[in-house]
Amino acid sequence: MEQNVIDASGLLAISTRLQRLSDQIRKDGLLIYKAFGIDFQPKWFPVLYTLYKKSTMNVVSLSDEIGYAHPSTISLLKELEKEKLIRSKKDKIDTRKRLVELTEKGTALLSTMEPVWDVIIKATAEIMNTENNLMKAINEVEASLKEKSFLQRAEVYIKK
Amino acid sequence: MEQNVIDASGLLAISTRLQRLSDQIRKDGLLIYKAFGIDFQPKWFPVLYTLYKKSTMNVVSLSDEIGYAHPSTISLLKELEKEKLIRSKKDKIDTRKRLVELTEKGTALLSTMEPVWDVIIKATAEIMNTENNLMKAINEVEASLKEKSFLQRAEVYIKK
DNA sequence: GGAATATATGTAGTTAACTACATATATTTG
DNA sequence: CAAATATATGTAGTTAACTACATATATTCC
Repeated sequence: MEQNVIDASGLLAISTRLQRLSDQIRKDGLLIYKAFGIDFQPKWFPVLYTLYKKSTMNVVSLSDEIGYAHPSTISLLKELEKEKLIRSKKDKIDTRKRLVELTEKGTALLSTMEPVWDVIIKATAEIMNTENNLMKAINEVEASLKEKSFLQRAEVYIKK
Repeated sequence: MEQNVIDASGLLAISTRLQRLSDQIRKDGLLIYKAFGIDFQPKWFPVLYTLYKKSTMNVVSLSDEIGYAHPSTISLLKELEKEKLIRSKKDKIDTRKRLVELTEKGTALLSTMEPVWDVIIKATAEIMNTENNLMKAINEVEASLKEKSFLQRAEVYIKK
């Protein structure tokens, strides 16, 4: 999209650019795991990594932790269960809860992945090491939106 | 997602954050148009704005201009045609081409939108006016990826 | 301690982008 | 100038997130 379109559309243009970059980044992630001969889908990462670190979690806490709506987590868990990378059991105290954990296969996979993370972290650092840091910029924008929403800011100008 | 997860997952975490921010931004856009009493979906913007500026375009050029794959553009055009905001005609020279333009209704809508853009631009500037500029950061990251892809960068570390 | 409320999980359907494929028309080239 | 290639449009199906709703179990509070 051209610069003048970005100026006029403002939000939407940025949103589109963010999405495109996000897609690009995700595809690259898949390629790196492939280069290491690891059969793994990047979208599985948040769930698997969280279970690797915290051993056992129920669906909602896991969703909160990775920042997805719970139905998204459920559908990831379904896939991962089919791949035999995780398993579930009932919480004996609160029987509404389904507790999820890595299987031995899951733990083994995460171990083979550890060295790849290092490569990813280094390559990411390289790319992010620009004048305006993307991660920091995202944090700052999120913070400024939290402080005062876009709509609230716009309303000030509308009233004028 | 927690900071340590971001560190380890690198790419994916950033991708997820970008997507979330993008969603947030899109929803806010809708609210602002609503506040002005304009019945309009933000996703229509790129197509309508481009046609407003360039008057007539065929499907592929339009897709390139707004940065979407052509089937996405076609489905937007279908909606806009149903809303009677655009119309199509055949290119008499190259009959493969479908030329798209705004209807009178479409042009009228865009005119009522012009003052809103100003508000959006101002509110956007306010939000983006942080230490690390998000737009610039995106540009820089895209540029550094273009120069050397993520995978190429990762390969250097793999070989070590 | 039972009724009202809150929480946890799950299902169904939506959305907005994508890729892969199919077809029609133009353009290039041997 | 016909065959091969390229371009333009369109359709079908996929993906990965979402919201809205349904149901079961816990918790709270008259």
